Amino acid sequence: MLDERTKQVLFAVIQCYINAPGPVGSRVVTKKYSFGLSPATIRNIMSDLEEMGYLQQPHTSAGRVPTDVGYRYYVDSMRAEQRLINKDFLLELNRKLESLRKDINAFLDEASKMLSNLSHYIGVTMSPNTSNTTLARIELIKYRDNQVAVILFTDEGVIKNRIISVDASLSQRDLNRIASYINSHFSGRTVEEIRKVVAKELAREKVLCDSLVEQAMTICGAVFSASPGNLYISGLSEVLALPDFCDIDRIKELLKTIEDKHVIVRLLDKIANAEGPQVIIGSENTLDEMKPFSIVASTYREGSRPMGAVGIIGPTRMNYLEAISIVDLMANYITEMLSDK
Amino acid sequence: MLDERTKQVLFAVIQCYINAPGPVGSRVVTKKYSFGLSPATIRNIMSDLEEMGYLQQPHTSAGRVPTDVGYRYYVDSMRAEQRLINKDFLLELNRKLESLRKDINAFLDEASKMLSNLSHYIGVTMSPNTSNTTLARIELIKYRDNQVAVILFTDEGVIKNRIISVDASLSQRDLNRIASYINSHFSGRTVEEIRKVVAKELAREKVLCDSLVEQAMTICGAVFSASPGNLYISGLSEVLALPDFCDIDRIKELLKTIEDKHVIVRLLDKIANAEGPQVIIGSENTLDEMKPFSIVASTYREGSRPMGAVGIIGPTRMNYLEAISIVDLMANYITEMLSDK
DNA sequence: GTTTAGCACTCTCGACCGTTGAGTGCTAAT
DNA sequence: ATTAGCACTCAACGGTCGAGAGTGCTAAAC
Repeated sequence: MLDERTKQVLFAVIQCYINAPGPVGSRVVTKKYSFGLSPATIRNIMSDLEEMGYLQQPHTSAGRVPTDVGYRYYVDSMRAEQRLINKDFLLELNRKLESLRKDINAFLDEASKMLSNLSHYIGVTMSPNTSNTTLARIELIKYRDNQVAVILFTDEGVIKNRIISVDASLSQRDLNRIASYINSHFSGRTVEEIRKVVAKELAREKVLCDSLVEQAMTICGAVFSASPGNLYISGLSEVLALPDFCDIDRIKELLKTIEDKHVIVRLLDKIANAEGPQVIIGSENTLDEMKPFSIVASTYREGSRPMGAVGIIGPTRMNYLEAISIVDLMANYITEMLSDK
Repeated sequence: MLDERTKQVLFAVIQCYINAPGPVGSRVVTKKYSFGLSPATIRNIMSDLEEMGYLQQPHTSAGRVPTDVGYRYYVDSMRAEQRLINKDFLLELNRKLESLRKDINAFLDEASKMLSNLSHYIGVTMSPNTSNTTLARIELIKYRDNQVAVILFTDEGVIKNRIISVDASLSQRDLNRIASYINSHFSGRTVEEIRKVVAKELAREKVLCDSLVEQAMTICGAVFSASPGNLYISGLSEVLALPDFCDIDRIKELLKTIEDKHVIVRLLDKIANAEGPQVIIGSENTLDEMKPFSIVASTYREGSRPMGAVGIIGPTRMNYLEAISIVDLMANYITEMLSDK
């Protein structure tokens, strides 16, 4: 719907702006990109683009700055076309993260740092949402008089442990029986499923014929609560080095938002079901606090089940192409890692 | 060594400055504190204090600002005297943290948030340094062919788990024997001790008479590596709201330092052996990056063994008295919690 | 001898220009 | 449809100026 030439001018402005913040004028566009047109013509085109909402002027007689709508158009046009597959990046990734494969939490922590290092924005990774993990095995170990350590092994290689209080009369043998009961019934099913079954079971007549089953259900009820994934955030200092954050109030806003991890978790949860990297640009954010920022995020999967998310948070003036490919690569890397475990 | 009256004036200036940043003049001192002296006299005293290095003038004909030396004198004088024991605070602490007692990591995360909420500075908590924790019990569980999940129970209620690779031929029975061997030999000793014994043992003749012992030692070697305590940091946004941080470069510096958690860990490790809350004021910091900031920190113990640290990081213009009592209270709370487990 | 009043002096801070330069919009010529 | 030319606009920069806060000094008062 946009003239090819007009499109090129729009992209030129956006690219200029991404490279260096500050309004971009008609002359620099003609200089940096050889359109074979004079500044005056470019001016006219830019004026059109402004009317259509893709660009805006901070004030009369200043250059143009892309709007969020402009970025959106840019991202959507470019997405399929260009994709910088960075071989070196993958190798680096492999080398650095190889040693951490066993511990997904340490891995994700490191991964968030890499995301931020590469992009120079904020890197975010979220560990698998427990409700989507599948139970491989459960172990119950008597810890103290009335305390039991519960060790959950999941297919994804995550281990969780919790200490719960139980009837002091339970012996380790009882616990073993309970564990094997749970294993035989629930192994291979997701936490979410288990939770539902248990809830139904517990809601039924309290007087379960078998006290073992009852004990098992109680334990499951205590253990299989959905807990949100852990969040790893890196690169705050990275982002502060950007000229976009010369304003102190923006930093405050950002930090306050980031510090409240629930917000980010919910945000990443939202994109969990989408395919491929998702891009949310500035005002497209539903959360007011995030409106000054853009997010590029993607989910990693185990099989077809979305497990967790990785993403990059930066200013709306973000290098979207780079960010998209970094996020995509990272998500795919983790997905593969999980599948050939 | 300081005249009582002079001392009072110094403290008055410091307190004024803590309440509101900006040079404090002689007139405001006479107004806020009734010394029964005229501004002129105060001026003379302040001039003396400047000469002695406790105060300084940002520029001629401006009010005075405390120097780090001044703060130090203030803190040392006040420390024993005044201590605001906040009953409400303790109750609140109890209520909020009661439910988290079982999981020390969640607890410490919450505790760091409370520290920052209460002080309006940055709250920091560090989980027990593993080398000081004592092993209560170890459990080995066969996980996959050549992988074993190692579950460490410590006296402090912390559980650690790791997955390590072992000889695939080991059966669960073998593992049980190895575990009980380790338990009988090492239970009750600190990770650090165990590490030393194991290292010695492994360094000896490779051909250990008993292959079980050898396996046990190998596993111990892999598991009992010292890992630094986890660090929980909260309240960055809190600190940005302070007028002290109007300067963007300071924020950047601070964030960069904080983000590199090793620095903070080392810092807290240093105070591990001191008694009571430690105060490091601005330029007293050995690390250049931390020189613009002050730290109030204390260790919590189990018995007499220092386990981890809690602290507050803020500007040199910090409410030291409040910070000290908050940190002290928190450290004591955790110490008690650990002892009556 | 100590304290105080008075006064001149210093320095920062914000307001208020005029200037500069980048960039536009318009118009008339190509 | 494009371009050259020109008048116009506006932020940014730098300098000046006055107000205000606070000091240091001196001489008088206690």
